[in-house]
Amino acid sequence: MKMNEGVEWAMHSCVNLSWLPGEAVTAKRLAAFYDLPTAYLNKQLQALTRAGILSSTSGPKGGFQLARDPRNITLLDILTAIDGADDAFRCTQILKAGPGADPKADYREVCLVSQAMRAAELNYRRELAGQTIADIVTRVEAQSPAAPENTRTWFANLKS
Amino acid sequence: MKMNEGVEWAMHSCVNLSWLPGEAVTAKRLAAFYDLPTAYLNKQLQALTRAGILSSTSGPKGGFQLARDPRNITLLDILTAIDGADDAFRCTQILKAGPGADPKADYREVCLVSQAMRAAELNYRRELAGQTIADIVTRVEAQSPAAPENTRTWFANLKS
DNA sequence: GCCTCGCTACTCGGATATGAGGTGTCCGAGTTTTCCCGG
DNA sequence: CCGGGAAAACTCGGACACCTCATATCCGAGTAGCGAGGC
Repeated sequence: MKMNEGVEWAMHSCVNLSWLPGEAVTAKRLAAFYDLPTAYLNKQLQALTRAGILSSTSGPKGGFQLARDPRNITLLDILTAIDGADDAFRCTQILKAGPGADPKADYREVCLVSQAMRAAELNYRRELAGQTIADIVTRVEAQSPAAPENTRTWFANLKS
Repeated sequence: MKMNEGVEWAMHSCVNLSWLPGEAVTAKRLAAFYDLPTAYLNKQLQALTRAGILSSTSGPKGGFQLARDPRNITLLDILTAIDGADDAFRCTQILKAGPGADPKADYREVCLVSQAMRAAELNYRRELAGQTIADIVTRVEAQSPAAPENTRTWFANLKS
């Protein structure tokens, strides 16, 4: 059970983008900030764009920016965009192959093992849905108040 | 983020084994119950054995059985045995590559994105740790009281 | 001098390689049973 | 008839292929800006 590594990149990139509102930031610059492979980060940003989290513009002066208010972007939104919406636990309804099974029953609902696993995972997703990028940003600023300004000047001074 | 399919098999097999206490059940018979690939299920049962959840005996009349009371086997135990103990979210500490980073800091602890993800995952694991095989068995018996006896007779009548 | 057209440079976007890990299989180690032989 | 030993059968255990998906990369589509040429 390994989560896509791009989830971490996407979340940090969204935090950085929230400090650069209204500005189109290229994938290359976002990648340079954390020394990440540009093309691969670009792929993740594309996924965020498809999910409606970012908006993108092509050409010179192009790049990515947040498509909506950070208070309206949850960690679950990002996770789902990058890693897919499927549950980690996959109920294959093996009870259907067992003796005395009801072919018409949906064992994803009936099976109690499935219920327990899905309930736990649902809480997990619910907890991530309750945390927004704005929440993270607020906490980061409380921890290191200079972070927003430092980030802005870093991106402003970046030459290449 | 896909969980190992064997987790489902292992949990159902543990439920079945809890209805056959003190009896060594072979991997072949457990696999036949749900029409699963024998050798691959055997691999999963080996993992449960290494984790101390099952005990195994070789030779004729050999097989697997629960190594301890079902009330003392949590769903998290099984998940960890099959799928590994690593967290799904892997904090690679990308902040360390960013500007103004402290090389000595452990960003798995400091980074607020990492904190949020790990906290959610910790709750997930905690919830699974609070559910035992005995709990599942109790609920199954409440849902279909004939299940234990049916399972026992099925295993008793299995020829091959 | 100013407008327009075309070219260039730069960006995103998706199609394409590569590698690790989950999935599936096979053969050897070990143990119990059973059968045969000797007493 | 009884006991012992060897062989056979059956099981787990780990080592070995295969195949899917995450990882990584590259080239084409599209657009904004710039410059040259004409009015």
